[in-house]
Amino acid sequence: MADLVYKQVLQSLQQRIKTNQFPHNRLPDERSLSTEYQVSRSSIKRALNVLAQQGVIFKKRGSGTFVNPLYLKNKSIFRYEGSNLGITNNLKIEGYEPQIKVLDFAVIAAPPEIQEELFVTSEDFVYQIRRLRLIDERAIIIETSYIPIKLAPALTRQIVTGSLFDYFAKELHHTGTKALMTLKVQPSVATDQELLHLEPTEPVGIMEGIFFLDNGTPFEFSQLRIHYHYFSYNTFVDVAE
Amino acid sequence: MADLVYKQVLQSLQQRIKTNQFPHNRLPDERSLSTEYQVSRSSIKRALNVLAQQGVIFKKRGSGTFVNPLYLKNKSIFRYEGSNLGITNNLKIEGYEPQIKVLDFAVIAAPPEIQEELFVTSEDFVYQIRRLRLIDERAIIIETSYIPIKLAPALTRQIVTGSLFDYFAKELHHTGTKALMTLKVQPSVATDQELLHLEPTEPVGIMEGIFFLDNGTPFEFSQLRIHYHYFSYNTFVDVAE
DNA sequence: TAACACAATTGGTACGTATCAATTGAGAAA
DNA sequence: TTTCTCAATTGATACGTACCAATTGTGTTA
Repeated sequence: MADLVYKQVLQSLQQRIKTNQFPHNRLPDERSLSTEYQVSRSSIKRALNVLAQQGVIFKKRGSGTFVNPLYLKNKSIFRYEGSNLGITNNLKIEGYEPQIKVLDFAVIAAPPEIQEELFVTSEDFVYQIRRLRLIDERAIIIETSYIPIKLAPALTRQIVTGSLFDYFAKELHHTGTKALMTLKVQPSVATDQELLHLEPTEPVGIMEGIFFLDNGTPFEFSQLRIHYHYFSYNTFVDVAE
Repeated sequence: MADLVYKQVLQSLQQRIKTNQFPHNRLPDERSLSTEYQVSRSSIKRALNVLAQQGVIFKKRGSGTFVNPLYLKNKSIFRYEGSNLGITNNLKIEGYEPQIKVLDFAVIAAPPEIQEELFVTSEDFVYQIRRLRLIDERAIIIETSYIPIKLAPALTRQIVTGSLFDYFAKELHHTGTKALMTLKVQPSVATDQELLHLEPTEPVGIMEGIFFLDNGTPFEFSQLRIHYHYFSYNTFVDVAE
């Protein structure tokens, strides 16, 4: 996991930055870091690049590398939901153990809207899974997922009560590490209002996406309708050139 | 701009992928590409990494590199709003020329909420700029921005009628290429409903962020309240481990 | 036929070198 | 003092090498 050289450097640097060990928020130059850590400059660069892409540091050619001062003040923002798949795991981080309530578990012919995304035809069957996710007894997400039968022939209502990611990882020796996602906003519909305890004036955030296995095959399409109190997505954007 | 070796390779590969020039959606192995393009394998890797991070290709050790089949089918999703700063430029892409209506232009003492973000104290003054953005005569965004006076002493109501990004680029020789952003959802308030022509049941998407100059100093905090029809954010997420 | 072992293929990591480009600062010149 | 010039500093790009690790396919063996 962390046996890679650049990751060790990365972690060390993260630690040093967090504990404010760099005078004037300025990091040593790359060549110095290289000799200090006894690793090649390339590895230093790789570690620094990760930090730069996260917005933790700024690099400026000819001048040096500096800690983003906002990072020190407001570290919380720098935990990106953006870099975390799997809703179950995501919610776990918050401290509360999430619950899942299965609303619906059926096998249907693949609906036209998702045939393209999941590479199935109208001949193919998919699981349609509707689940309600709760934290601390409060319902916060209505999740509707579609999974092609042929990718997981043994799925049961029982399994679906738990984390699908864990199931895929354990049983199918595949980890879903990638997803193509879209975030949107919509007024709540009757079902939302009922399940998520919303007023008609209160909206939901939509988070929908296609999840890929590590071999590139799309294996799940899912839409999350999220109570607007709990919808928040942070990201650091860099537009080079 | 595109004189960099890896960018030339990148563009070439993008073109070849888009026009479906790889049998079985499989790219040649890195070593072959290296000799084919007459560049080092490192440069090939760099180009491929960009594509992989965009979700355009999948790499699998021991097996090869493959085009994400969804990319070919549904290229539109792969235009990320996520990788585009500057709202004016962003909207321009859609084809319609955006208009800006200045609602409010004032200098005030820095509000407490943004003092931390912009590194100013209650002693400092900031511009408070409220603007309405329209496309094709339709109001779609209410924007509220704060900019420290000391960073742009010469700002006028006139300038504010245009793109602030362009102004900063031209006059201050600084380009804002980085931002720390948060996406949220809220019910519309009276002002939203009035300006954006929304019903009380219709929500707004919130997009707020801190924009940095290329030297790392935060120079603008701005909040966008977006008509929910026009709020959409696409992103490709990869969680390595 | 089926199961296994092994070699070839292919991407990943790491190191090191050479060179370029932006910035900074010191020292010379005005 | 101020301004200018130039060398030193510092990150960026590119190349090439060596070796590792996952996968695949082939050929052998049971």
